Amino acid sequence: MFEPVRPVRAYERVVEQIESALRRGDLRAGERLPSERELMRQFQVSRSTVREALRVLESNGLLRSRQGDPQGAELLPLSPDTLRRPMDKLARSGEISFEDLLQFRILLDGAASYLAARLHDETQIAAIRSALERLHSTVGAGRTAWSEADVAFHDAIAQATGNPLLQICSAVVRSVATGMIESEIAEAGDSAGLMDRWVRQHSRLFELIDARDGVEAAAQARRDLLEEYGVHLPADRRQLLADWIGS
Amino acid sequence: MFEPVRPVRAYERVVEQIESALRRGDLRAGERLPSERELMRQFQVSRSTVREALRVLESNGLLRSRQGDPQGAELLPLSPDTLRRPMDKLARSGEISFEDLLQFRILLDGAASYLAARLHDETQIAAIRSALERLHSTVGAGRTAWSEADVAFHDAIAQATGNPLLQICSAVVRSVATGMIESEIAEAGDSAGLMDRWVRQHSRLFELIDARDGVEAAAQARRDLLEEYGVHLPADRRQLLADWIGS
DNA sequence: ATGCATTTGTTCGTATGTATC
DNA sequence: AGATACATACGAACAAATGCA
Repeated sequence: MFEPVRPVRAYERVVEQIESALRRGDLRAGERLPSERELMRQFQVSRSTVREALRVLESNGLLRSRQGDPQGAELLPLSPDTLRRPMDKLARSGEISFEDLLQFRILLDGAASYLAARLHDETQIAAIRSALERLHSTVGAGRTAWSEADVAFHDAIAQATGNPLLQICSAVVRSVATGMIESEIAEAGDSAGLMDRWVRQHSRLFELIDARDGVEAAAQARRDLLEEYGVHLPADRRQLLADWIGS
Repeated sequence: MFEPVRPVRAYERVVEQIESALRRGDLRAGERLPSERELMRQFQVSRSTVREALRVLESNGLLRSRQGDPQGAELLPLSPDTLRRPMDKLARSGEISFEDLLQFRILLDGAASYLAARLHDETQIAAIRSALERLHSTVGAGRTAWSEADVAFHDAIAQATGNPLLQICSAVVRSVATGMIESEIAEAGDSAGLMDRWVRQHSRLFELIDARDGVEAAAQARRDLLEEYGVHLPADRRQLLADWIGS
């Protein structure tokens, strides 16, 4: 009959009011918040309380404040990118193994390839194509440049699905997974051969997406991932994933 | 050659240190942080700075602090809530559509059903079975009880995949998606018939998982989701998802 | 049940570095 | 270059809550 009550702290009410003003549209992205001193007058709280509220809002990606800025804190657009940080923390939390990540990535990239093949429009396929060409041109141009181009290629595919959730999760899982094996890769001597194989596989994937063959695109993406990263797994776990994607 | 620098605020460095101690395992869930005064001694910063750091960590779900608690702030286990809160906000603001969520959920639950079918052990299949039985018994026992039993059923399946990332993402997406249509469902009159159909579908899914038929289990899970929730989508979007899972 | 020491919640005043005009 | 308003950070103080003797 009665609800449990939780002590509500002053800074929380400040956060609430600003958040709801943002939701209602009273405040919009790009606009500026009043200065901290003005906020303490309006909310009738101390400076510290205002600052705690601003810190929380800032860490949640809703605004950005700079020292000395006479215009006050800037309200940021609410974007799916706010999911990136918590997702990243989750994936790096240590309870997630490399196998978990690889499994999840195979799942996501397979689906992304399918959806991209089925749904892409001219702009999106052009973006994928140009990312692929950049990937081509960076073979042998150093690890970081090549790695960036690879990220851009997969991002372009994820973009073409039109699903922001898929896009974010895919990007996070990819970055965490590659980060986990980065050290090994750096030591792998014959990186030119590796890159060459990667580019061939990606070209094939692009053709399938371009041809709108979703089923084959998904299969190709999954096979490539397992082939490239499966070597980091024990044999039995690799076999399990192979069975999975073969079905 | 040089990297751009960003002013790093004192509280951020405090947050970083506590977060990394948590990642490394130097601090674990359930343990207590030193008091604020002790923290200001260790970090050599003022109390305000310590407090801003604690507020940020608290809003990210990593700890909880109560006024007057002599034991200090309590470190919390990482929970799906850290993802659910921001995703919930995005869904409510319209940045993520219901279709995005449904698509993602079909993706996750399909894969979870496949993996659960292939990988489950005795304990896990028993957990799924008992969750199903509880679901049976709660038909007509009120919405909240039934809803909880449904969550438990899907969680048990996700658990059986052995992939914590899949488990958490699945739980989050499920919770946000059902939250979005909760209001509509509450108004749907004939809930007994709905529940009955749900239970039949879930029973079939359980049988397929129990029989280790991963391919059919995945197909069943996807079909059921689309059938139940597809009504909330426009016809053309529903057709797209139908094509997808039919492939 | 009462009081006490400790801790967090909140406020205020001050000094300092910074951005903008 | 100087003035102004701003955010950053510190430290002291008081109120309220907690746990324990």
